[in-house]
Amino acid sequence: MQLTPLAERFVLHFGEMGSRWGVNRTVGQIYALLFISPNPLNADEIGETLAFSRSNVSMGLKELQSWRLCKMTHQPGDRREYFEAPKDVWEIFRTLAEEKKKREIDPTLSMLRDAMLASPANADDKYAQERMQEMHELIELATGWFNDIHRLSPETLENLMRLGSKVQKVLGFADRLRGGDKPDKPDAA
Amino acid sequence: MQLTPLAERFVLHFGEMGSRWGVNRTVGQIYALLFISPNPLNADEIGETLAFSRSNVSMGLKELQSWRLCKMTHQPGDRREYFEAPKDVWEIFRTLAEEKKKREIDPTLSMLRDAMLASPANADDKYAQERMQEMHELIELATGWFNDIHRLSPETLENLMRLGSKVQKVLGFADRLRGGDKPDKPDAA
DNA sequence: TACAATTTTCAGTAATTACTGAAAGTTCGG
DNA sequence: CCGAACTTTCAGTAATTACTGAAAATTGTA
Repeated sequence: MQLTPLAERFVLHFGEMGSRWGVNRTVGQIYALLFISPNPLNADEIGETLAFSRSNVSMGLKELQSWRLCKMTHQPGDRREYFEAPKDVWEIFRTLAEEKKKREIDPTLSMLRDAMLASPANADDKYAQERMQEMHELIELATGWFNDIHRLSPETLENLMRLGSKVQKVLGFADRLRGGDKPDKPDAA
Repeated sequence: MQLTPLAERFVLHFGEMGSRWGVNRTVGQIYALLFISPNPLNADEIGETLAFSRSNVSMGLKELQSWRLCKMTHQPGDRREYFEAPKDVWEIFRTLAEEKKKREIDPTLSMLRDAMLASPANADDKYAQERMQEMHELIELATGWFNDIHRLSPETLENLMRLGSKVQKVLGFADRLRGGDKPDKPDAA
């Protein structure tokens, strides 16, 4: 299977960006190919199209599956495994966020929790623990929030996003509804 | 400068996570050290503490500065450059998001814009372009939104985050406030 | 301006990560 | 349950990335 110039451009870009995104070239290119492919592809087709060895394709597909970025299917009367990328971009977005969090944030949260419990050896350790707590609180807040909103329907999420910074007004309003304690000053540049 | 076990744990963790975060071990460790350091450090202190060569420290600091994750200062009567990490975790959060976007998303946005303008060679290209457009729209929406809200004050942002999924209710309410007309007029930006 | 202190660059090397081909493992139709 | 079709594993190698030490460049000061 020969790529058109357009498809090739897309695929090569994903290959190059892969390393910045935390996957290798193979994984990036395979994902790109699956993303724009109208139908599922088997490993041989992928390998032939991208000029990768069969084993490399196998490993790449495994990694994509571990990211939940591709799923295996079967074609009637064909023993080979076929692969396709999820179609819904909102779903992809959520998956990516979840998997990134799992790999890039959760281990740190866990380390921070441990470290904050340790007894400080001196004043610098005390200070370090304060800093860690700040970091921990922010991450908890941000990821907890994400966890909340990523469960919202794509439509609700889209509305929220389209609202943009106007959310501030709505927020002040919500605040008043909650019993009108702090009037949540609308500041910021 | 000898690290306490607590500090060492923190520093080593950042070194290991570094590669997942897109920086090398040196950069991860230097940042961790600066983050928990009560005062600015010079390059020699950093190199001695972490057992890195002077040149490695120099390169690491340059990279951290390019991420805006550390800034240079001077001590009165000392020619050497001192470095410290920004203290405000909300500011760090925003910086990180901006810099990640610049490196990991913007190039793809640009590629997508180009590719969508190209004339499709066949039906598969047409399909590919549709998929690219979906991807492009989602990224634009998500990053545009981020761009909006990251300008909100930390307090407002914190309120939004604490609101969590309850935002849905507020959102429905906002919708009614706007007069119940079609919800998709560009309120943002 | 000259010089000592400091930082940066860079070529060489070490360490890590990516990729391949061959062999082993698995699966399913006959 | 045999054997062909297919997939995975893995040891070896290639490619990339990280790190070092020496030399060059820069900077502040006497």
